[in-house]
Amino acid sequence: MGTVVDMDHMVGNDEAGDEDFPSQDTADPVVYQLVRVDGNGRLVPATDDEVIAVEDLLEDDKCKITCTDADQTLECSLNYGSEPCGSNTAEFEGSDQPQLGVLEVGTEKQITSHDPDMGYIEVDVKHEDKISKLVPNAIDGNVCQSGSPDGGSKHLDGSNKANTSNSPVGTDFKPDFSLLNGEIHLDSLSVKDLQEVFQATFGRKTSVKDKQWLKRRIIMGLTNSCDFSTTTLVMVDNRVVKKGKDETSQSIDSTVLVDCVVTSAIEADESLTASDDKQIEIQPIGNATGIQSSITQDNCESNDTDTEQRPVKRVRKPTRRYIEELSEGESRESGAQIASSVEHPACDQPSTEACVRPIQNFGLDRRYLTRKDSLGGFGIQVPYVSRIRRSRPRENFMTLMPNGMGISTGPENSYLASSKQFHNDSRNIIKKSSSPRCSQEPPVAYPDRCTPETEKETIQLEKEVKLKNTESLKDNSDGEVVTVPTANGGMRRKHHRPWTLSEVVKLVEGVAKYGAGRWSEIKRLAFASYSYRTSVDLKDKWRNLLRASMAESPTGNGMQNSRKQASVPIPAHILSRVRELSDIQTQVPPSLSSSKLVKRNDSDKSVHIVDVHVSYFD
DNA sequence: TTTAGGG
DNA sequence: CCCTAAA
Repeated sequence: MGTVVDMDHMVGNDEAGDEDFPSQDTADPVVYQLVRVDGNGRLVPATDDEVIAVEDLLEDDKCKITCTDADQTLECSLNYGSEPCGSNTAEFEGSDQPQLGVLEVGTEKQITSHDPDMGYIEVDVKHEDKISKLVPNAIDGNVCQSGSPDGGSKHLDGSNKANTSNSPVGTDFKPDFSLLNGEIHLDSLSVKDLQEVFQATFGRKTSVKDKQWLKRRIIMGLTNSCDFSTTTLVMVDNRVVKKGKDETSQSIDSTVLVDCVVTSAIEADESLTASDDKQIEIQPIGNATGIQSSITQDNCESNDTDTEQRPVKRVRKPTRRYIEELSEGESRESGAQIASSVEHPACDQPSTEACVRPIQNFGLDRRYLTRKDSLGGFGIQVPYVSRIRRSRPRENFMTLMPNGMGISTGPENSYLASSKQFHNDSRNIIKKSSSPRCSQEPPVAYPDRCTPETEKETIQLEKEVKLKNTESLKDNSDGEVVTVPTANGGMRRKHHRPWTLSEVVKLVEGVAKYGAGRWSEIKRLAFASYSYRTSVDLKDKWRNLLRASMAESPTGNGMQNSRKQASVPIPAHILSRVRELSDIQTQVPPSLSSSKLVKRNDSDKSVHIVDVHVSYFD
């Protein structure tokens, strides 16, 4: 469904030969706009002079414009420069932009120039978009050539004329175009009427009798009159050139404008594939779906700077990144943004400048939110769905869960939870008492695998915990992450969770049972319920314990050595245990020997340890 | 992936 | 506690 406009500025040789296409376009509602390629290869609206010249060419029949088929392939061949095509061609000679093309407007187009020289331009047009949308006043209605003629003779009415006709002359004319439903029906006009309209539109008379031609010219003229052309065409390179337009716009009273277009929600889905350098996208100003076409405009001022945001360019679907950013900044931006979109003071300028109309209702499709901010005030639809957090997911989301429900593996958890109150473990208590902020998930479950011994221990541990709690370990026991004063360059202590005595005991036990170095095993078997302790943590802790024990025991009373006390004082007997274990391990690293003997030793040790604990706690 | 070690 | 080699 695209309309392809081939612009062959055939140089000398008439490539336009292709255009055997049956000339049709009879009732073609499509409006064409004359454009040209400027020195930079950009597509810009043709100047009035150019338009006139082309018109002359058309009159002279030197230029063929044909629309073929339903796809409305339009080819316009023009000879410029070297090969004079008409008397008027001369005007173009020497100009840096001899190449002219005819674009179908009123529909979404994507223009791709295959030839770097811009010899060939493809325009994809959506039929849904009719000129009407592009035409001033069209906001309310459509301009249709094919529309059922309503009234008899039609003449431009004042309003239309004001907007569209740039002709100082002919003002008297006032052909009155009856607006039926806002549509201008040219079809019903007689040749004479059309000529009048032509004059009103272009400010000059024409002798052409061909209705189709007249209609086309008129529509083109109307279209050109609008700033639309200027803003509508966008070059891929992100730059929009309006300059050529100036003349036109000056003469024209462009109260209307259409520039930046926001794609309808539906259209937003379309992916833009324009990759070609030469591609130009024309934004549909409205869509057939009936979404209110909002016309925005951009050029008000910064033509040069906004490259990407060029309104002209079809608004592209916001990238995820973009969306995310918006989401983040949303709170702060939301308020002011709207204003910003409309902010261009210049917008009000009658001539040349188009008025921006913030797009307001998009909501047809719930999938999108309209944001008026960002992107230079263009309304942009953002899929509201995707609010994706960009940053790393919170590491311990379990923290958020009440009572660490999250961590535990189901069955175990319930088991323990119900039967015993390990929850009362220090972690929990700490969490409750000390910090409002949630602590990481407290271990909930106890490993099933716990041997009777371990259970026994656990019970003891509970006691420990209670003791500790009463004692006041909690001060430093923060749930987890200490807030981060990043601004200062402050260091954030990510998360520090003091080792509780019970944990230490478990660790010691684990080491005794499984051997030092088998941290993962210990972790898995003995610390299953302590999800926040990793094997590395165990290792580190063990290392610390080892150091502590070494420092302490040799003298028999190392405590006084002013070494910084662990947050939780470790009972001497535990340290001694640690020492023992360390000795054993140094002697027979479990990891090195797979002998049963070693293991037996370990088990023996564990038992021993258990006994110790029992004695201690009991 | 786990372990060992340094920071 | 984190990070990272090394295995």
